[in-house]
Amino acid sequence: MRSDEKINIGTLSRLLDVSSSTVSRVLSGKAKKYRISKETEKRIVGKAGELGFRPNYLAHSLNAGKTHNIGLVFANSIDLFLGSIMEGVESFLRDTEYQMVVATCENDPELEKKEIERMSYRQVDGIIIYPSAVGLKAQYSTDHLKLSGKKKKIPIVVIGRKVDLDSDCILFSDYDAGRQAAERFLSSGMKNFGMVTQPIKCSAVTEREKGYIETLLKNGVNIKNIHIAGKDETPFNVQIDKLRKIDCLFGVNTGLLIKYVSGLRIDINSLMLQGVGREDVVRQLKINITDRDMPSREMGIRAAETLLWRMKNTHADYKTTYLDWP
Amino acid sequence: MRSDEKINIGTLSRLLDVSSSTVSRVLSGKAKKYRISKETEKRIVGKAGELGFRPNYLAHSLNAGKTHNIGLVFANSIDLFLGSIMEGVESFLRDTEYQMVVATCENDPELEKKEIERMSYRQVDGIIIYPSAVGLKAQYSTDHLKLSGKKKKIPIVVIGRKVDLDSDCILFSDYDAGRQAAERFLSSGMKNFGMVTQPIKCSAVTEREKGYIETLLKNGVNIKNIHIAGKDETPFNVQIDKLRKIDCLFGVNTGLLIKYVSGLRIDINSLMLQGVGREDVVRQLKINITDRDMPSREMGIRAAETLLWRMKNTHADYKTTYLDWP
DNA sequence: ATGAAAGCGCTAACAG
DNA sequence: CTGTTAGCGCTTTCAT
Repeated sequence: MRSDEKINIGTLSRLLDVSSSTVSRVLSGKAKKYRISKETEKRIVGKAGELGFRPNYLAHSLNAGKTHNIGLVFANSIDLFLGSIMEGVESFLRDTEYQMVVATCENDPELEKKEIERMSYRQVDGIIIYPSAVGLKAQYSTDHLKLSGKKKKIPIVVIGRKVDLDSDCILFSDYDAGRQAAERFLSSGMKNFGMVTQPIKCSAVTEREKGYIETLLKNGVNIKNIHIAGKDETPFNVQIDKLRKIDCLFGVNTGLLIKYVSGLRIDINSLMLQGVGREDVVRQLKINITDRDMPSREMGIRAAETLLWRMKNTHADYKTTYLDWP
Repeated sequence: MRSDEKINIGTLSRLLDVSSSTVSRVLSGKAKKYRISKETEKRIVGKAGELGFRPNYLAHSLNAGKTHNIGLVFANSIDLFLGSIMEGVESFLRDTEYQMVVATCENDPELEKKEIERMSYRQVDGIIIYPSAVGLKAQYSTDHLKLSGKKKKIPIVVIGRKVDLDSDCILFSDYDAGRQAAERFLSSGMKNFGMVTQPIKCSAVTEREKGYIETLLKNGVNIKNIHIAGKDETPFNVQIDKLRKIDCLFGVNTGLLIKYVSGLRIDINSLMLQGVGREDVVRQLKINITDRDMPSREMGIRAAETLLWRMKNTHADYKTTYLDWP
């Protein structure tokens, strides 16, 4: 035979003088099931190896009606946090037959929508999405996630941010992050509590705020002694002025915290600081920040696990998983 | 018709009483080419829209013999640097029909090999790879990149690190990064030059070293006044002792530089520092480091561009592109 | 234990 | 301008 000839199941069957069905059965590991003779099996496997046969995955997929592709959609561009979620997803998928298709969307809901639609068009078998966070005035619509129009809905797992959608969901225990910061400050005898946040609507942020504030109030702190910056869009110098009297500061994320601390231009070691995320950066800083790193790799793993589970259990109830801080 | 019936080109053709070829031609935008009547076209498009028809991409792919998937393989786990390469790739692919399949491999050549093989098995149309860096003693083999065994070789674009492989290649001007650091130190009148590096064999590192050292020597610096740490695997405290006499320090990457500077425990502002990469972190540090950030998004764009070009120009000569520092 | 044949859904060559 | 037919490569039912 000419060496440039494509080898497929048909080629093999002709060469070995067996039917293509038999070849298929052996090569897809169903020799037992169909009780193919050891002899035939050996000949087929041998020849396939010899010729370096690789099955055409597309044909397989078309036949199976699945792409074995899982979509991963990130609202933000990739930062370290999202990167480790991705790693988690990947490490879980490594032991499966699925591969990962990735898209990011510059925190633009429009782009997010387009990417989801493209993935749907490309027939991914499921989607893991970290949804966009929108500003205070905007409204995040989940219409594009509902994929309502057509036949088979694609299973979706939402991570990191709670959105208005019936789906499985993996979230951090964001409320607890705030609560724990508050408890730590309280037990250290702090009196004037600061918090820096962002003017966006997203559950991760609002839950952290809530956990912090509620815990303080519950412990008898007077609301006048809680100083909050960053909730609206007034300029930075206005925001920072709100923090003149604090002796401790909680940041809904560590990047933000660093920014504010730098802006304060005071002896930072006189402040007790607590942030969330980006532990790697914190370790390299000259500031003494206590930082709760997020179990983001874990989140990726759980998301992938949940998605594959959902694909097999189409009708099970939706479930939300909360991940504890390490 | 029952609403649960799958709609495909066949369904449409029956409903409209035209042949499936005609439907296919219209719906794949070839109405002009085949001079389909406006009338028929309108009926087909109308019905397709009405029923929310989406073509089966798998069937399309099988027929075309392409998956329209591009593989992106990262040696390291994702850090900011790799993330922005990924973004670049993605933003380029956004305007094409390709999508991006991603794998990372924990800097493990074995895993790297497996991932490449899996992608090959899954028939990606091309691969962009940022290869693993290996230690001084190890040997990085490119056998798995050659995919030598079989029929159609998959086009590969290598980025970031030069490896022993005939392929297109996108590299940073690493030599220049070292050269520029040296020139800056020289023009500032420095006398004792430090450099910190890593004990790995990878072109990015060795080229930066070379650019720095050669430029110093070429400008008459005595080799006794060049102090290098990190080239071998002796402990950190041994390495750091090599830097006692310096008045400026170049790090082949910024993370490394920070580590050494912290280790020196001297008045860091007495040192002139220059690193490479991670500009984002540097800005948040209390250290005054001059940092050359890498044009990594650009690298992603060029890599994707080159790969698609290669896929159309199978026989063109291989080309290596050097990206200048911003 | 194995083969024949139909089918997954789309496309392209050929025919008219 | 449109239809018929064959084919992409694999899987699976049905038959023997």
